[in-house]
Amino acid sequence: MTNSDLAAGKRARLVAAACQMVHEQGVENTTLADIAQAAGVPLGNVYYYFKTKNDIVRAVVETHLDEANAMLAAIEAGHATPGERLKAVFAGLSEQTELIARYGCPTGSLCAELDKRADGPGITADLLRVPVDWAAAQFEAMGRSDGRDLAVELIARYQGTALLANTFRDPGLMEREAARVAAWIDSI
Amino acid sequence: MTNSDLAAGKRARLVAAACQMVHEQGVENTTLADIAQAAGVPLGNVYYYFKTKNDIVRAVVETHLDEANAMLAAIEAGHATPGERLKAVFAGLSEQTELIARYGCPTGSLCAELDKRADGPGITADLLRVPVDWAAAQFEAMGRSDGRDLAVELIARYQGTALLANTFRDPGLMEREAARVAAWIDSI
DNA sequence: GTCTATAGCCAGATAGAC
DNA sequence: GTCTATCTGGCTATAGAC
Repeated sequence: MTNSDLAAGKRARLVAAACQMVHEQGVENTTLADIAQAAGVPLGNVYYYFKTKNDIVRAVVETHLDEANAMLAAIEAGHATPGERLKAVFAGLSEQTELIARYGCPTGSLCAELDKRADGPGITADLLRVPVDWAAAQFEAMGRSDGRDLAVELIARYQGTALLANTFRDPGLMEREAARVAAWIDSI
Repeated sequence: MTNSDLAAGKRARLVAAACQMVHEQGVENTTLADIAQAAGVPLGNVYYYFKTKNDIVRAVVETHLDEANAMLAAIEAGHATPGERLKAVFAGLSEQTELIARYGCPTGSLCAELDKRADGPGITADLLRVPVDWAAAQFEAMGRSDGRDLAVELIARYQGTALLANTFRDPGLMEREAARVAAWIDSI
């Protein structure tokens, strides 16, 4: 293992810790000391890997983006029909109901927080554009000319349900909505 | 005008300023100095009306709650059938599309931010429970035994669409979804 | 009740030894 | 590349004159 491997490992640990802390506490309430401690890295060393706190936040956003793309690719590989794929994506997003009920959707709550800032859209828009575009393509493959509207409806329904489940601290709400969405997709 | 009237006026100005600043910047990024300046009140004087910043946040939440109740009461008075009322509530919530596209739904983004904190649910749950309960009652009045599920779907759809419209900075997205929801309600 | 000045704290960022 | 010590600024909250 080379030095750059070690460096990459530390950087990766910092980003992973940042993802978790930001999900649990939000961007503003998460300090660099929090992230450094969670990653087992001394505070001062953080600045060797990231110039500013904002750089870490950008890395978190990009990590979520990569994970979203990976998840959609895996679903596309594992399911043959567009309907199965759409049900799989909602089920996959809704998977960790306890975590969503406690801290909200990781990407949704991140978008909500960063959207207050002037540079929000440039950073976060892709986080929601990627699943919406993907779902639109699936609906269109089912022969629907209003695929984009249906995609917006699907993702909005997931994000809204995650907010309700989080605010009510009710994981069952997310589960029930996942079942109802599956029935809706089957009816299309 | 008595002294307590003046005091109430000042307090009301502070709360109104806090509502706006919190909507635009979020809770964490809004300082007491921001609120005081927007209300035209010296910083030190804020503490005569509110012991802590958290007390102001609580006042903001209660203001939103009062406004939600007032809005629902007005809709109930102005529309005869449950279907008309449900369409009116979604239309009312979606009204200021430009503001939503820039800063998100005032109550939704507030819930998302406060939900990260341990005391979140106790404070914000009513903000979403009130419209959900109200919508459930309307759907049940239409003879639907699954009124609660439909109410969750309706509010989730609004909140999720607001998040998408905000992230994409696209007011038109909110407008289009309002029309689609109206059609959906008509079909029930 | 009102307002100025400031205390106290904490977070982001940096300097510089190793 | 790593880490300790520290600087700097801004924010909540308070003290105390008026």
